[in-house]
Amino acid sequence: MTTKAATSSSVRLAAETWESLFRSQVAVMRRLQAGKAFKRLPIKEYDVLFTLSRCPTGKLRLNEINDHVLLSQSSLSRLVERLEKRGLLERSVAPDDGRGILLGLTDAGRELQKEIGREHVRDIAELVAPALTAEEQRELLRLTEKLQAFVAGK
Amino acid sequence: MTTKAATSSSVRLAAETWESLFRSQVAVMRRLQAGKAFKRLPIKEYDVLFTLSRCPTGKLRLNEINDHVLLSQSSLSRLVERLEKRGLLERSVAPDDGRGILLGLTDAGRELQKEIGREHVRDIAELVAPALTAEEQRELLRLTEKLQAFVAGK
DNA sequence: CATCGATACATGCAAATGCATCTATCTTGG
DNA sequence: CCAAGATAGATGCATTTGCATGTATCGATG
Repeated sequence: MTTKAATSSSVRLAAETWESLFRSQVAVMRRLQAGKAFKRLPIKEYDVLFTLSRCPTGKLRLNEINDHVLLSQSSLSRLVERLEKRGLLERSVAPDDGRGILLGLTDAGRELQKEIGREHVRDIAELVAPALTAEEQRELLRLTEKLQAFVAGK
Repeated sequence: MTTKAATSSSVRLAAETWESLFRSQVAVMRRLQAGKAFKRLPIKEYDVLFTLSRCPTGKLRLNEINDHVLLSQSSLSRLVERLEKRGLLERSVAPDDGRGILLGLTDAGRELQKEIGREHVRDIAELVAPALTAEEQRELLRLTEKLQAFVAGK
């Protein structure tokens, strides 16, 4: 049996861990989004282009992308609308599901993602690499992946 | 001297680490902000009350709070305005700096923070505690604190 | 295969956000 | 002590966001 005291301390530990994870994300994100590259395209919109660029098939459903970003379904719908208007991606109806929308980068979208991405990655490296040893980064990577995997499968 | 290959791999590691940290934060935050408690008060507004509740003096400057949240100065200014209108906090002029605004919780604000906080902490524990061992949580806590400390002092 | 609930995405509308700018106060150099 | 630049926070305004809801398609059930 778990004692009350042990439960309380495990709750506290979880809360402190999350708090620290969250604040570190805020601190890093604050710096990153101030990057010069994001004057060309807001970081949230960049993130959608990035997600598409990482996808092997090059196409993703709207709802798949929605799982990766912190936006409501309707906000993402309009964000994508803006990207399409700028000619950075194209919509098409999903072949196997008439309700679904497939998104794919245009050449211009792929190009812009790469340009911003290069600078963005440099900024990330400047913030993260000197803060933690390679070993620590690998451990942080492992732990956050494990956390994410658990939360996703719930 | 650092070789090109070593530099490239360290850059990649930093980028992957950040990406994973960020996505795990998105996944957890998505669940947390869906919590029933945040129908009473949006999570960003709760966060300001929480930050004030943790402060030993009970009072914080607007710009101090701004460092902890991912909001522009003007957005925070108006968020605080909403909280004041709801009677959850009070503004006062900073005694040592006529430009500064000191924020402090009202009794109602303290009470609401505690009520939401209790539920919020439970939700956090349900997501984080089963995902990682206590040892892993302590390590994640340590690493994110270290990252945050480095980024803050830059 | 007709119906009914569920799912995917779009849209009207009110609220929140950020940028640029404004005012007031502080700080510094002469 | 004064002027000039810096800093804290407020505000006008255009953009973005989310909630509620709408439309279309899908899937299961009788």
